[in-house]
Amino acid sequence: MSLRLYDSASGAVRDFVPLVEGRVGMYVCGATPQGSPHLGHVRSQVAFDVLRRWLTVRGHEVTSVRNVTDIDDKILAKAADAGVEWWALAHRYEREFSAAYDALGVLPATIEPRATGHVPEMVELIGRLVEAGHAYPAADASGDVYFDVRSWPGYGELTHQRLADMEPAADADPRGKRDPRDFALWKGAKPGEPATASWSTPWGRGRPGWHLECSAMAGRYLGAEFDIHGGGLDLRFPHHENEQAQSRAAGDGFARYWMHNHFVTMAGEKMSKSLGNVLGIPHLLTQHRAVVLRYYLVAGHYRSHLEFSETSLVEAEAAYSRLEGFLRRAAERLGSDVPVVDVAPEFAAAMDDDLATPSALAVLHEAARAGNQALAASDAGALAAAAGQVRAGLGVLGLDPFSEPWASAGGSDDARAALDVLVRARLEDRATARAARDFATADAVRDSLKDAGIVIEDTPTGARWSLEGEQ
RNA sequence: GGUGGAGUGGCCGAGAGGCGAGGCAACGGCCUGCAAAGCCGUCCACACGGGUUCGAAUCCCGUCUCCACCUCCA
Repeated sequence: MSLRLYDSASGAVRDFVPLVEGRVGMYVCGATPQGSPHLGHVRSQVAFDVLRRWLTVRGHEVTSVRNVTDIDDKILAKAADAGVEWWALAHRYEREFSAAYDALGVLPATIEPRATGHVPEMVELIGRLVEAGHAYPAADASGDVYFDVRSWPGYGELTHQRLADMEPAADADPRGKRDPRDFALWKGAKPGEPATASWSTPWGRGRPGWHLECSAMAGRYLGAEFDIHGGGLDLRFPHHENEQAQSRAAGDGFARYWMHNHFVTMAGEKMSKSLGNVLGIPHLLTQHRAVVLRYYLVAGHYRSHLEFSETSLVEAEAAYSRLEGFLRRAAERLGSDVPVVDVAPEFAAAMDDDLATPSALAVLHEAARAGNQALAASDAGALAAAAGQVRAGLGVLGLDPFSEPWASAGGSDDARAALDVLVRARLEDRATARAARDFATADAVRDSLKDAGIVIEDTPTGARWSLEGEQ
């Protein structure tokens, strides 16, 4: 079976066939750094990170691009309100986004281009559009350059809308537009705006419109046509529709598959700044392990909305700990690293089916059960096989406890080794007490370790310890 | 108004006329000095109302609810 992906443009699951055999170019919309990242932002990146890992396992060489839209109206407005430079504000939040992605184990993209660094590419693209008759400078000398939606018959294709049915924007500023639905490719500099926020172009000084940077940067790094374009569901219109329109009108093939992740919801509603129901990543990380947060995000299908609740996170903790605990016990019993093997066929089938991560996780839990039975039966061969499969599967999902960034999550190796010496001394005291059937003393040792956040389990081969919050 | 999507047991989630999908959680049992971990078992759901059928979560008719987008949005 080969990989099948749901393509939002066609509204169907399609066999995935890359443009060039063995290579995949994917572009995922990243942040507009005008505020702190929340769980929804991270969900999107985690979803496409899983796709990228799976494509890689499937033998594709993936070039991934994630943009940073480091200039836009909101950044300018917020910076002005805060009395700081817009570029300082954008960079501050860009770093917060990067930190959040890193924390959740999202692999760095091949390149993370910034809009402000690609003005020449944008100017070139606008030039092509103007020349082709699909863009025009505003009639009112504002310096804006608009995309002429009526000149492009494919406008609306991505979201299956007819131009005539689109609601004209209530706040659209029709000044120099031929049609209120025309969108700005370029925004002329306005009096009062910082000089650093404009660039010189054949149409006057100004700054990028919102959609242009993605087309320009995708073209630069992935070529005129590329395989996958991803992003949040809310970006389909207008952002992605406009990206596609401007690129195709300029003669580029652009994205061949469009993928959109659904939202994290709270009380049924999308998490968003304007609703004020956001869960910031820094805050969440003070309450939960990052790997558990990632497990929670991956446990739901990327095209379903995920209803957030504390209970769900507690359950995610339990579910992940079960897999993690199995792997740690397996590694201890095997006395070596858990071998990395190929993922199970059932796991692969689930992933191939439009990234059915819930089914894939079910396969891993079943393998863990078989592995636990092997552990009890001291069947090293079966144990190694099961553990290897679980580890491989978790790796695809970015949840392998033995791989970065999770491998070192329990502290440095040196600190751990030191702690191990101390805990083992206590465990020997406990073993002595238990041998003498002095359970009061034995339990006191266990309780005191528990108070320190160290959990004791007795096994046939002696007691083992772990830090609370990991198995 | 337009476009798209969804409603399955506490949660996630398959299935698209007929063998009680599966996973997690929860609960019970076993194991344990007691725990923990683990294993075993239990938990007969498909938004609602009609209809078709020997048989409907699945087909037909009707209804309801929810969500997203329609130029701020992951």
